[in-house]
Amino acid sequence: MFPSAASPAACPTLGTPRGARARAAGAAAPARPALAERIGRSLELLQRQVPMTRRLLRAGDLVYRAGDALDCLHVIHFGCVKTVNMAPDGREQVVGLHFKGDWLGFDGIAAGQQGCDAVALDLSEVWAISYATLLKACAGDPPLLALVHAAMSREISRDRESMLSLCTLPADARVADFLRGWADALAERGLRTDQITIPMTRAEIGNYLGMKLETVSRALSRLAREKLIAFSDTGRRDLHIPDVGALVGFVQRSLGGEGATLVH
Amino acid sequence: MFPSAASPAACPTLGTPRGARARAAGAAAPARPALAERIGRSLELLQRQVPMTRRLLRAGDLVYRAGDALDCLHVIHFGCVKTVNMAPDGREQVVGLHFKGDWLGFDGIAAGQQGCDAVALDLSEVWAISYATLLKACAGDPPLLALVHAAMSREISRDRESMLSLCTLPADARVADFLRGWADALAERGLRTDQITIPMTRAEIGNYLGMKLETVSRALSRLAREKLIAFSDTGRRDLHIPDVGALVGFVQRSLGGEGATLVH
DNA sequence: CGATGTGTTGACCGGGTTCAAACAATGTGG
DNA sequence: CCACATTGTTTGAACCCGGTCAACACATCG
Repeated sequence: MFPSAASPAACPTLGTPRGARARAAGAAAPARPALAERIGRSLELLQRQVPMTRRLLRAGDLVYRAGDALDCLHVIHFGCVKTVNMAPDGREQVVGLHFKGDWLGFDGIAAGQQGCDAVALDLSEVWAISYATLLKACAGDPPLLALVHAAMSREISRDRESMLSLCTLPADARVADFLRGWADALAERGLRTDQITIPMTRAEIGNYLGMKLETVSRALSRLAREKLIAFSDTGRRDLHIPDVGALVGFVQRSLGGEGATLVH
Repeated sequence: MFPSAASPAACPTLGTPRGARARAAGAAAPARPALAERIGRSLELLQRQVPMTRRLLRAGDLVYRAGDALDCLHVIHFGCVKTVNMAPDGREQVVGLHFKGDWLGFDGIAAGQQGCDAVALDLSEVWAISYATLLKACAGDPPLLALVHAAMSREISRDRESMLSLCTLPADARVADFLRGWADALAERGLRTDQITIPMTRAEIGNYLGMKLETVSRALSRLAREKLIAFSDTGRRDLHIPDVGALVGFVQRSLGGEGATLVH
């Protein structure tokens, strides 16, 4: 159950690398070699330019905890990590899902301490990078700095996509959009999107999407009934997505023709 | 109606600088001179180190449009700007509110083009800063780089606070939390928080908070009925907030004692 | 085996949306 | 100046989506 010999950047359980099989799977989303290469090259550049320590984590392990001093940023080499924000009164909110090539800890830079818990959802490897060292390395290395800024920028963009989905989509469509987003994340990384595993409970998904676990369950059942997804016989967390594009169509349809425009 | 002679960093209509009057206003939130100074000093540093062009905007003016090439980042010198995200299908979502000292455009760095529309909500001045020039300036100036990173980091933190509020609070509490957030933003900038003006329609507020304009209106009416806010006689957008802390209490109370914890 | 954690489904209820009406604020042109 | 249109706000009444509560199925694990 270790990454060991196989293709070092492929997550063992989240997905398998695209290959002949993926191409045979009919309507699977097209591969995005450009993006996948970007992530791979970024990781290589990073590995060459800045010292780091690798950490292997199993599902449930903490990468860091909110309040920890921000000595290090982390980059995911493979696997899947959630970030959980907490209010002083105890409310918890899954605010982000992060995959290979994503950075963790940007939100803590300003305060000098981590703003969220980061928890591995699956067997994952992260690279811990001293922030101070990273800054020094960036000073004399514009491409490296650009890489870091691009990662922060994407983080902001993704958060805003989440807000858009949270505020404008009804529950079923939100779940469909969540699956589409997950599949897109895998596609960007060169993994197959027709057969995916969501290593989260219904409660976690619901928390992330702003709904209750029963609603998530019902939404998934409905999507399955409409043949947009199918449950694998191996477990309720393994999904078959025959056509990612159809999920987008479902979202559109559930908006009833009109995306509410703010300005006339 | 120009900023002209008066205290150059005070927004003419959003709020008035704290002074003897603010202190006399009973339970108004305590001033935060440290934070206010940080923002002021950041703007000074920026002004010294990098060239910029000033732009004065009136309510409704566009700072930039989604899709514009990302030549410049913008920093708000005074005023108030909203950022609006749009889905391909036409859904629009107000994803951020920005005040003096905040940056605009971070979300566009990765793609090389703006990801949102940015629209002034009130008379505002922004400084346009060439991103390429900024990067060069940062290379030899660690404090400047730290300043930029801190701004990006706070942006991410704020987005996550929004998600927390969107996902965990009922409508009334969300409106209360919105007002608290607005008052906090003013307090951080050394402005009075007992008398505030929200230069947005109910529809805009509702869009930002993920609810309908009628719900916003009802929530405000209820908050007024409970004496947590009072409408000024000058208009429905001018609010008197006798005690910002009471808004926090209202949020807590509306959670019914328990902030739903995800882990046992 | 029972115990525990997870997922599904049904019945009911309530908060928020929808639809509608009325009012307020502002501006426009005669 | 007033009649009128336009935009924004408030409030009511009915409806419905999603939450709540509950029962049950199905794993895994001691």
